[in-house]
Amino acid sequence: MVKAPRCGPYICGIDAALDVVSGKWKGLILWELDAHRVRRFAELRRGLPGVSEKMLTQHLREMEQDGLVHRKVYAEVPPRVEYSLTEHGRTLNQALEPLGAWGVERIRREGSEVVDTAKASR
Amino acid sequence: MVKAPRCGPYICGIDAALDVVSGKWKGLILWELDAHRVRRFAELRRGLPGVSEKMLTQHLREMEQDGLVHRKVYAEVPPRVEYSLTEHGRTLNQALEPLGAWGVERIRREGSEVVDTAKASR
DNA sequence: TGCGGTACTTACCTTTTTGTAAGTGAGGAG
DNA sequence: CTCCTCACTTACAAAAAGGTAAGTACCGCA
Repeated sequence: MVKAPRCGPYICGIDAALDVVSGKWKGLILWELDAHRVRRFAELRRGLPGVSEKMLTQHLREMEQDGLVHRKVYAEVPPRVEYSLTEHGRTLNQALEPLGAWGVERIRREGSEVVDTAKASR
Repeated sequence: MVKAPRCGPYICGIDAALDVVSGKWKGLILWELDAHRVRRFAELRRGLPGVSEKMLTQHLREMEQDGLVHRKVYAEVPPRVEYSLTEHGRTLNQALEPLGAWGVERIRREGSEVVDTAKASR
């Protein structure tokens, strides 16, 4: 049975937005693609500490379905696939900025552990 | 074994923020409390279509631990408990506003189903 | 010949999250 | 006397999400 794309029904906008970002690595994928504009599969993999290949493909496929990510395949050997953000992906990222700032504040408040300090500033 | 509170380690701010909002009803609870300032348990229950008592208590307890929600118990019979947002809860809500707006746009774009039109405008 | 890199897919298992249904104990309405 | 309300708690079941390990097919390097 094919997994239905994230399509509600929703109770409010937050609902609809959280539906596309919830997923262990989606926020990070969004961010990596925003920072580098274009990334290959293996580059993303190296950029997300601890992600498995399965989850990365799964998330990328869902984000593609949701119109956040663009996937370009080059007919080469060895294979080459480039991922980048679509316009919707970029605006989502902008909408996430205040939330990210709130999260940074929360980390500071709670003294939570952080994996990668370079990234935690956002 | 006691469930650890949401405390990372986090990779970035988005991570830390999503950690406290992810949960099927948390966004809605935040919103209900923001709109009404103070709500009793049964009022929240009626405000969230389809929530079970168990999930509502669970989410409220977690949000209390996370410092988003304040819980005031009156020593009366029948029991009376009032929930309201803390300062952190209010700032989180503000940080979620752009995301909500993005979600509303997405709903419009996709023509997704909506449960309650009065709420979907936010 | 054997290994590493490319970008996946598949099967299987574990963990986490959510749902269902029932029980609690006192008070008030009919 | 029975049912409803309040604000929960508990046990159990189902569903969803995530993790592990292996396989694919072809290339280049040594």
